[in-house]
Amino acid sequence: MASLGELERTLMDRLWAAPGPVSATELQQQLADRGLALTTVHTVLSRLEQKGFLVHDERRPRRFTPRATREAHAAELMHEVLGQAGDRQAALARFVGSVDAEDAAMLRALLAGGDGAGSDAAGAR
Amino acid sequence: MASLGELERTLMDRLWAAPGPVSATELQQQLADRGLALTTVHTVLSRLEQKGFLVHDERRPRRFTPRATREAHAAELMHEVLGQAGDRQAALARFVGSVDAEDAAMLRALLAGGDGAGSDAAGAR
DNA sequence: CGAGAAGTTCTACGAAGCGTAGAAATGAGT
DNA sequence: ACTCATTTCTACGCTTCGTAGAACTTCTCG
Repeated sequence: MASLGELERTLMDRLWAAPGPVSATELQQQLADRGLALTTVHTVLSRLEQKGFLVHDERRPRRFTPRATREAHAAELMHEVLGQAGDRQAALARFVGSVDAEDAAMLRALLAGGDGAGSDAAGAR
Repeated sequence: MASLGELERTLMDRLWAAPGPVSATELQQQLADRGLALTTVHTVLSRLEQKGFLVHDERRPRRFTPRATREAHAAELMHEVLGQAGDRQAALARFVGSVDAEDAAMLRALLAGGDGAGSDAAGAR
């Protein structure tokens, strides 16, 4: 499951939080408090790209974009974890059994809408 | 999140698969194909214990037991992952949106019997 | 009880991943 | 062509993990 390191995760968070592609320089500035060298940012970005978390455009000041949204990524990981559990039903039971009321409501709503089409069940709180 | 290494995971799998506590020697024998030294098994077991995945009894041929079931562990990880997603609802939507029909049915059933609230609508077979 | 066997802990080392960054190469604008 | 921003290459130290020898502890049998 290619887990992320601390800096890697930080960069991904920034990229996920951004509304669009971001350059290495911008990231370096956003993380100015860590005093990272620009090359450090570059190195980590290319590692993230190698791992398939990012893509970059071809223009010169390279700009990076996450492959998936943060939420899609989380959902993917959740599936991965679920897949490793021997008994899916038991694992799901555990999972559902420990979500708070709010999350349970969301799940019910999401499942009620069923497969069909659209999807985009707004919240209910 | 303390991720597990390859051997660590293998040992946990054996322990989870076992009906009760297991000794280092038994584990070594179960993994005879890997030709591991007994001390290697011991080392990894103590690391797993330090990480909080195992406990052992006090009797002499130490016997190890997982702290949580495999499924509980999976559910825990799922929560952890969900917690890292910025938008829980979106993440859950993604997650639910990509489970197969069988899992969806399970989820519906599990949610029906949920907490003390309304409930009903069981059905779903 | 004492010696040998079985089991456990201590210590260590090599490989890999990650944070970190300097040096070298490349591209763009004047 | 020259300079400067950008990108890629290379590397090093630290930590984790797989691996195991050495040393120490606890049984067990005679």
